[in-house]
Amino acid sequence: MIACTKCGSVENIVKSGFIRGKQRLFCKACEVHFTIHLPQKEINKTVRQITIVDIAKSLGISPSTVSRALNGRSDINPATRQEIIRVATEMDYRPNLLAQSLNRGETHTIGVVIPNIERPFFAGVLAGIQKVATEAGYRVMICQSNESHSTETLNVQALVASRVDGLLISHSKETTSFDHIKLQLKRGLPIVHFDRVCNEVETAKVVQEDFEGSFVLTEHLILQGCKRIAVCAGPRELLISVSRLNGYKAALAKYDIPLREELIYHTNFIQGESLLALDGWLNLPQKPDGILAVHYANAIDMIVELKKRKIKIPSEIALVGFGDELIASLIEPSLTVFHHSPFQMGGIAAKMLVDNIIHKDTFQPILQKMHGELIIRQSSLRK
Amino acid sequence: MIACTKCGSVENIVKSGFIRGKQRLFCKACEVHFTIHLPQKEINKTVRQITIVDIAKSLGISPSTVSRALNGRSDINPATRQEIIRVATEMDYRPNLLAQSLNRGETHTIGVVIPNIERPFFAGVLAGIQKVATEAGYRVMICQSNESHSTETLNVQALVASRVDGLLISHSKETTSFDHIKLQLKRGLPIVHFDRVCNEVETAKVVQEDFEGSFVLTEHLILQGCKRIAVCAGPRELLISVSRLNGYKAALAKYDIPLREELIYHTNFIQGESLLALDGWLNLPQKPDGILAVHYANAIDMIVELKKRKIKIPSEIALVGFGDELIASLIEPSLTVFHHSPFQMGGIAAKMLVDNIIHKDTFQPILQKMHGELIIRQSSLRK
DNA sequence: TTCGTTTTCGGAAACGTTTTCGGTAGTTAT
DNA sequence: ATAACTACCGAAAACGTTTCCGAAAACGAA
Repeated sequence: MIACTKCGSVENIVKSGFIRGKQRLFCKACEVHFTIHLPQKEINKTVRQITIVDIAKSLGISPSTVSRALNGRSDINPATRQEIIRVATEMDYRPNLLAQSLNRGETHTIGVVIPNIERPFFAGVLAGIQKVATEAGYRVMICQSNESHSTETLNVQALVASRVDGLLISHSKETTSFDHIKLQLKRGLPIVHFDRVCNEVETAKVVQEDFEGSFVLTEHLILQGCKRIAVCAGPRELLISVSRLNGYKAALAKYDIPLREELIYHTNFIQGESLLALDGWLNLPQKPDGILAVHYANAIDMIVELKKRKIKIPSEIALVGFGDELIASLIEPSLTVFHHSPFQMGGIAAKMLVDNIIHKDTFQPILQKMHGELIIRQSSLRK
Repeated sequence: MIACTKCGSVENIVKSGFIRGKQRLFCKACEVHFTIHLPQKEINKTVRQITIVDIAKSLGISPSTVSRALNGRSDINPATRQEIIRVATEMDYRPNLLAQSLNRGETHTIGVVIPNIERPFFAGVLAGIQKVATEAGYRVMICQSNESHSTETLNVQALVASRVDGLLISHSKETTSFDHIKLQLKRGLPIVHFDRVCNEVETAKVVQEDFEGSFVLTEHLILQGCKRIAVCAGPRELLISVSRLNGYKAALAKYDIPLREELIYHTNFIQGESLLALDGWLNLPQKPDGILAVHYANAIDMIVELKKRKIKIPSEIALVGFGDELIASLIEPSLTVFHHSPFQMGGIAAKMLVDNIIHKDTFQPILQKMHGELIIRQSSLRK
């Protein structure tokens, strides 16, 4: 009835338990176990992509020759190559990038970790990264940390698991420990920091003129006659916040204006907190006559609030902000800002990373500071 | 001097040309060609990642067992599994996603094609996509078409080459032929359209209330007393532009207001062109007293220009726009808009795609329309 | 004992590509 | 004729994982 798959014997077959739900049989003659394989009805799988083996078969040659032809290697007859390319084009062959990456040990993909894609600054940086990366033949994989350290760590792990060739990162506001970066750096992963960098590790970095920008903005307020300048600073932990605050302090020092703690407020990217700061300042016995917001969005919020309170800008209080977006020029009064190009920053960072990836051994990590520009508008211009 | 690698003979060796720069030798005794392999000095390669084979070796078991243990298969002794997991954790094993994907035929990655990441609408959608995708265990790969059809096609090809499990797409303004989509759909790739959809193919779609929104906005203008309503429409080819224009027309028809061709202007996402439209309208013998911009950014531009020209909003000309951003509420006068949540849209689209991927066979493509909301602000409110 | 059963594991193939290295044939110089 | 050479190609291993299927061992029941 049932014949042994090996010797064909029929009478020596005995049952031998079940395996994976199927009856298992044993042939006493040749001492072999086996199960009966049903003809396996054709599965309606999605159309398979053409592989290099398909091309090789259709031409009666070996896969290695096809690979050589398609990769422009030299060990091949030009005529054969032509023919292979013709057939490959005809069959619409697309190399399987997964197989390629697995074999070559590189994915031609770079990973990007940013706090939040919805912030126009980061969106601009991303656009710049994409442009340069694409031109250099790299794909881009983007992750958002949402300003959370743990998410950032997970992001990095996920990107490494995807075997990205390099990493572009701007840290979350929470990030004060950089073990996740150090680990990957030690493993040899090229990493480039931008904007929110980290000084503990030796990576290439692209930064804005944080100190200089704040300095220039503050100095501008002073030159416009402001005597009591408040600052809406960023999170205490963030390096760029510190630099910007230092720029502010340096400008005050230059003009011998005393630093007053009550005029410094640290925000934390929380909705509405700049208004808390403002409220505090307005209740002081001596109100400030100028405000520096190290993030332009805070300045915008405060302009709206000041207008509600009928406080005149810039005559009673002058405002300046760090960073530029369309809204800064459209709001009334328009906002004086220190302007940087996020797009350009992204491009530079991506270029650095690609260099780092390509010249892994000789690459020298450098710090590049983007040049910014003071754009004077209505919010600070006292005639 | 030089011994044959096979027979060890020394005297039968003759030179036999060069191969890949190295001297080739021939042993006449055993008729074998060979080259001399230098001891291959240790290359200082970057630290290798731990593999399943490393774990297997360190435990003296086979890789398949390790794989089964780590993947939670049943064919394994609980004690062995525990031990394997312990060692894997200890060695900080991370599965190579490339190898996994190659083997399983799925990457757990979804591709997204959008016109431009810098547009707040799309940035919001992306954030929504990322959230849902990440929660479902999918990575996201983003491409920008920059409103170019050819780039969009290249994007799709690149994503397919990366073997994404599914595609989320919002077409460029140029895209009128959908062969690139049809091709991939035929190959079985799950695709979901959002916002700028395409009716030629049977995919799941998430759209805004384009018709309804325009209708409501236009009706609102009419109810505020506008008699001559101009429309700053989008690109002619874009489906959503057509729908929005139709909503406008339907509202006019409802109130028996004649449609005037001279009051319709098609923009093309080019800087400053809405001002051209405005200029044209203002030079008409009968100026419009209301304007609908199917893209809020055009409305913003026009508000700025109208203010320059000292034309009163909304008393002389009332304005409304489609789509909402912070700036719409901050500009003066603030802009009446039809509001949708991009974040939510992204989430819904991503969820649909994941459903489509997981239930490839049974998935029914549906069209989901997001609910929008009229937000009345100063730009149209005539007391 | 002897057969049927279950549990646990390993070998090997598979995914699609690249790369290494030798085989073969043909060519040139001696 | 033969040593030295070049040009072209294929077999096989490698990348790291999963999965198929049988082997081995241990156990239970008749």
